Amino acid sequence: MRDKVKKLLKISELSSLVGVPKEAIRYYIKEGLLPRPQKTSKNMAYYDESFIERIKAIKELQKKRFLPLRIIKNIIGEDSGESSLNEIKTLLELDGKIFKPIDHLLNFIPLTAGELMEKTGLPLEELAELEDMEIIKPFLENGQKKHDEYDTRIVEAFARIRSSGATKELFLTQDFKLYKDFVEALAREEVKLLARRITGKISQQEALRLINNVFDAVNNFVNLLRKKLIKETVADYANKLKKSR
DNA sequence: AATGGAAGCTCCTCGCGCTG
DNA sequence: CAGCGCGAGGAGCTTCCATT
Repeated sequence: MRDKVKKLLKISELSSLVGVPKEAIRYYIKEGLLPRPQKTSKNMAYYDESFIERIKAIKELQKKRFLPLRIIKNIIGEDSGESSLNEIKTLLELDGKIFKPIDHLLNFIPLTAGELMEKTGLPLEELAELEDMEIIKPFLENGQKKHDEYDTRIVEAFARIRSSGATKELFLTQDFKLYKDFVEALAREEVKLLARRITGKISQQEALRLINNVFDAVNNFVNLLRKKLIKETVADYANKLKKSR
């Protein structure tokens, strides 16, 4: 291996290396997709090798994923490290393929809120509250709001919570935002961790198999841990109460 | 069908600064 | 001092899409 000193490039060199016109590179900088180069004088700027990977990533996201620059900026702007670009690529490869065995109802027909109410017995008012909290998110289909299979299953599960005793008199719909907030943060961290751990180590197929195999096991792990911690927390409060008397 | 606006460049001009 | 390469910045072009 040669020394890892980053080679500095002039815009013309960078341009011919990646096959993107220099004006376009400048445009990406202006739009915030690329960082500002090192300037050595008023009319001279140098670009390190990390620009090559970033520009290639921009072009790939444009050509293969048809993403607008605004979105690409959000994706690659999040963390600007070089390794995170590879992790983003890993996640893009998994996009749309993850949890295929769970989404087995390929011909699921999206439902309106009215149809969801009919199917689950949950009143429209509560459906609207779930939508306000972004626990369910309808999409537009010929100007009509429709819910996909995940929304439908979530509403079914919520209806089960209600019918099993957690009634409106005891718990507000908004009380369940607790779960959405926690699970959202958890999912974000899980995805980041997954990308970091598997990038460059296992193939896409192996990753998909791993996720499917491990998911239920982790759910069970979390379920048990949660029960244990609830039990311990109650015991903890009880102990404190005894001591204070 | 016409109009407007946004996105994503591309072209052009200007002035700076390095080299010979 | 001339010639050249360079970056900055703005005008303009093309395509797509939404609105009227």
